[in-house]
Amino acid sequence: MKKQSNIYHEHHYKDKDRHLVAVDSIIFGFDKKRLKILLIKRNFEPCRGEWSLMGGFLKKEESLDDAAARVLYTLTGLKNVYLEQLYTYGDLERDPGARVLSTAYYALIDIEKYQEQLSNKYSAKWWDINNYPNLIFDHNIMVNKALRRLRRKTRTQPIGFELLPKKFTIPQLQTLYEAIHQKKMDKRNFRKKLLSHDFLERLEEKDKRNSKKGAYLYKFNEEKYNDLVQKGYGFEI
Amino acid sequence: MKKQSNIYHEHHYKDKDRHLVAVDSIIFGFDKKRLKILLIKRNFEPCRGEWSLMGGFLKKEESLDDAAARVLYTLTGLKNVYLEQLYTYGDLERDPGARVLSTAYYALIDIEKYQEQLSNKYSAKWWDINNYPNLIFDHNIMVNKALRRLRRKTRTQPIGFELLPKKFTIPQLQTLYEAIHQKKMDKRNFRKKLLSHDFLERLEEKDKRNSKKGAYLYKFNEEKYNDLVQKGYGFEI
DNA sequence: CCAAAAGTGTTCAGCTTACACCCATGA
DNA sequence: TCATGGGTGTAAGCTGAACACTTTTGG
Repeated sequence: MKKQSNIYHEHHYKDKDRHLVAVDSIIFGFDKKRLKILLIKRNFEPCRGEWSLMGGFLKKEESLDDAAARVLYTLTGLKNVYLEQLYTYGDLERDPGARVLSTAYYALIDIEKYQEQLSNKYSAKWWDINNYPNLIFDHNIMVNKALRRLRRKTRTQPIGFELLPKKFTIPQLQTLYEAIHQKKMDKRNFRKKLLSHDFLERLEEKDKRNSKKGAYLYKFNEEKYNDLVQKGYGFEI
Repeated sequence: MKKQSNIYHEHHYKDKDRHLVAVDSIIFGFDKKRLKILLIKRNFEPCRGEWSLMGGFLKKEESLDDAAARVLYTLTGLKNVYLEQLYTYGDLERDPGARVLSTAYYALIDIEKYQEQLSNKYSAKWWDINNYPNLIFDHNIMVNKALRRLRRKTRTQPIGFELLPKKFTIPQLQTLYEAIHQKKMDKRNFRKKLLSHDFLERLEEKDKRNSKKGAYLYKFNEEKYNDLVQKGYGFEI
């Protein structure tokens, strides 16, 4: 009986098909004005020379999350980016080179903050979200899904922490929301709503890069925010 | 140069690690009263005899979606169930038997409708959502994520089409929502809100199984619903 | 002193919520 | 006839949206 169960065991793991698994990352960036995505020119066949998301293959000894981080670092030098899993694409024909599954990740980063990391020794390039080239395989579909997800998420959860510089002004934050949702918002209502939830903290510093008057800098109060989340909290912008 | 690109090609596909990939499905069921999940007793090592989600391995020649459907059919006899992808679990240690990725799917079905398909020749069993046994691996985590997703989805999208009998009464629908969200709702407000969106159509028939008076049966008007979705529409319950 | 962005309150409409009684019917 | 679940309207509070002027200061 013991013996038989071992046979069973082997049957259920050893004889199964094994698959190539890729990770592909949609990196959204914000440069204080517009929403962009980071793309790279593919340098191997098939589709060499075409534009693509940051992608690579999952290794034996790493988790999916780790693989996404490693691939991003290898291709762009970007480190410590908070990546969130989006979806796994598993159609047979999605990659013409072989049967490859792909788990897509996405992130939203502050372009300026990562500017130096993303030096020009890498061939990754920022493209405007409204004007980027056709991508290989199903990568266009991935980008669209990521955009929808980003929009949904930022309607009910504050972007910050991972996604913005530590200090930011309300007008900057509003520009970011406007870039993501592609529509103008009323600055009085925007400010009111954000400040009504208690997780923004005004500093005494001002940022005078965009105006003579200067705008107050704020930072997220992560503690207060986590408290609220605990209580099953959600806000709408 | 051509030759080199072929080497590159082989390098990028042939030499990569290959992985076991499983699909696991969280099947929510509704029996006119309470929300349940369908579980199965695992009959191979490791963890033989413990309770588990419906799971199996992805094969070479099938898509992830197809695999989820096949596995569900094999283990339960259930066919034509609309499965939605939830998340892919990729930690190294999640399955103690081997390094296995798992893409989780979930569905919500009408238990009575599938009652005959799920004959007792299968060892799957329905459990109350508030009282089910501990599951193997990370399956508890999967169920929790699926529940959260189901709740979010049903707050802004009508459950129907795939998820309910073709004909249903408003009180039945309300009971389903109450089971999913685990709270009582006001029947006047519930009815009002649902009917205000135009996608429910009242039939002349009544369902008298639950009361002497009988409740009108309704059906979804899929056309009208799709029109609304097209226009970037979302509702709240 | 003036151009340019930051900052500030109020009003109105629409939506959400709370709430109680009559109806139809089978037993 | 009565017990049971089905069906209906209204008022109050709250939330989201629209809207215009004053403040600050570098050039």
